[in-house]
Amino acid sequence: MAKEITNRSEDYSQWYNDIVKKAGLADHSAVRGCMVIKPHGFAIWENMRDQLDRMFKETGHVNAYFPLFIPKSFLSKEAEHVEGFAKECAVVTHHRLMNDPDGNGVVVDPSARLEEELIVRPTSETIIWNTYRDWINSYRDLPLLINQWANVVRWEMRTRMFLRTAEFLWQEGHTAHATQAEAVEETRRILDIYATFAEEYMAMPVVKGVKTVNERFAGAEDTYTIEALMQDAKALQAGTSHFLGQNFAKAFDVTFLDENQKSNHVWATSWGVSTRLMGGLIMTHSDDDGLIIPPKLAPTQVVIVPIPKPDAVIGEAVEKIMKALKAKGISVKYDTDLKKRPGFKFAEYEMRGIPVRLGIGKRDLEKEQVEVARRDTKEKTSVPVAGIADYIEQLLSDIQNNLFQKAVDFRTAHTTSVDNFDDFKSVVEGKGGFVSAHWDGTTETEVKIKELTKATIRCIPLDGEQEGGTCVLTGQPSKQRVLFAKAY
RNA sequence: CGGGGUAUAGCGCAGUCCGGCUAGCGCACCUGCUUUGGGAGCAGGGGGUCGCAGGUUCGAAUCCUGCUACCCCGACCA
Repeated sequence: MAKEITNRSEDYSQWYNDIVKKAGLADHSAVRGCMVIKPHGFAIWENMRDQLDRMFKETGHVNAYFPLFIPKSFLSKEAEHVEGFAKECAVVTHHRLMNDPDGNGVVVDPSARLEEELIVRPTSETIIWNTYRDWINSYRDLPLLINQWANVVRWEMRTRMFLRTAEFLWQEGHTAHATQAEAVEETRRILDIYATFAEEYMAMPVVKGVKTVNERFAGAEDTYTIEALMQDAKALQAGTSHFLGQNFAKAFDVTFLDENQKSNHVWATSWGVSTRLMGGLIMTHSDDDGLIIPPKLAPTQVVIVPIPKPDAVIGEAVEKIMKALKAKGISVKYDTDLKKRPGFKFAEYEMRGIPVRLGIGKRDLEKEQVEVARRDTKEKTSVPVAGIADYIEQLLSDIQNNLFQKAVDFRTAHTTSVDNFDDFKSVVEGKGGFVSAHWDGTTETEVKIKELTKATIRCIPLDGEQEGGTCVLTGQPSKQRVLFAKAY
């Protein structure tokens, strides 16, 4: 964890941006609110993507791809949906440029105006459901379990690298089911996949829960979420899975004939996680020396640095070690760059978050050892070359577990139960984190609390105890505590 | 959309208040030598329409006017 995380968000923003830059993950781009994801950052994202993709496929989902552009008329077919996204849409109005008559570069050709404007997708429900109408006729066509990996654009007023960019990469799953029960089950299945992925791969503990009406996805009947806690004690909505009921089926007239030859609207879900997860990864595990990548997601798990520089003897020893590591499926890189000195490489790989570094020089070879440095604790030990692969395999697993445990401990230390509004306010404004409190279940109270404290209800935890109490603001009865926090 | 800030070499900055030598520094880059177990040292070298457009002036990075872009804070949101 970073040495000095303060509650002042501008300090933390600065710290966060430095990490993103130092670790070589991304840069601000020439386009407002957009970013360039650099090779190292993208390699981590690819690992996340591949793992999620595997998990989707294991549960029967397949990938497809739908257009980037959505006819304006599609977006307005589901009333709540359009209301939720209208304010942040990029709109294509023309299809041609021309030379500026005044000779100053190019201008939009006014004669090339589109008859119907196209919206750059902020999410693909509409165009997908417009397509599903043709794909679904019979109960035999169901369930339809489709995912797409895509980019989407939401013209946010304020952006932050990875956490909220105007354009971002994500996966969006869109499924159709014959019954409500099946759709709800699917929504929960995906939520479980997200939670498993976050905890087991990203080493980022999450709380599974349901969103309040107020925080629900535009057009959904229920929104499930995984909520994580960052090192500045703010919450991050890391993934959502929506039960859409029959809203989109009705809006796009998607029906099927059931076994009894009765026509029904299908039941829908949609769910997504985005490059925002990268932000979560960074804010969960980085320290002042840069990023720490959980081993299961590291593009390179082990880097070998020859000291002071590569030579035949070191090369021979390294080759054996690499062979042994690769045999165990551990990704390893031997850095033979002559232009950089060992100290430079050490610093560089630390910033980039490579979990394990091996140093090999004459001193080590004489004792048939290598120097093993782990990124998470910065510990260095000398380990015999014999059996090194087993040692590293265990070490990677230890690092993965240690990162998760540290994050769990942090979250535990920053989750506070409160029973009155004075305590509520002082926790939210002081140490921050999750605040577990009773709430009377009304939107009015939720909004009022947000106005008073900037804390929002992150979710109603799924595994929350059924425990009676009274609302922290109004004193009205409540059946269960909910989680409040300031959020990204 | 409101508040604050920034714009000078690839990156990070100084210089601007109070106009004046050839626009400077660190990192990076190029050449050479020496180095190499935690971001090497020395010597030499290359690289700039000072965000854009006007204006004031003998003279503008510096003063004035307008514009643009980006960053941070808020509101909005994954």
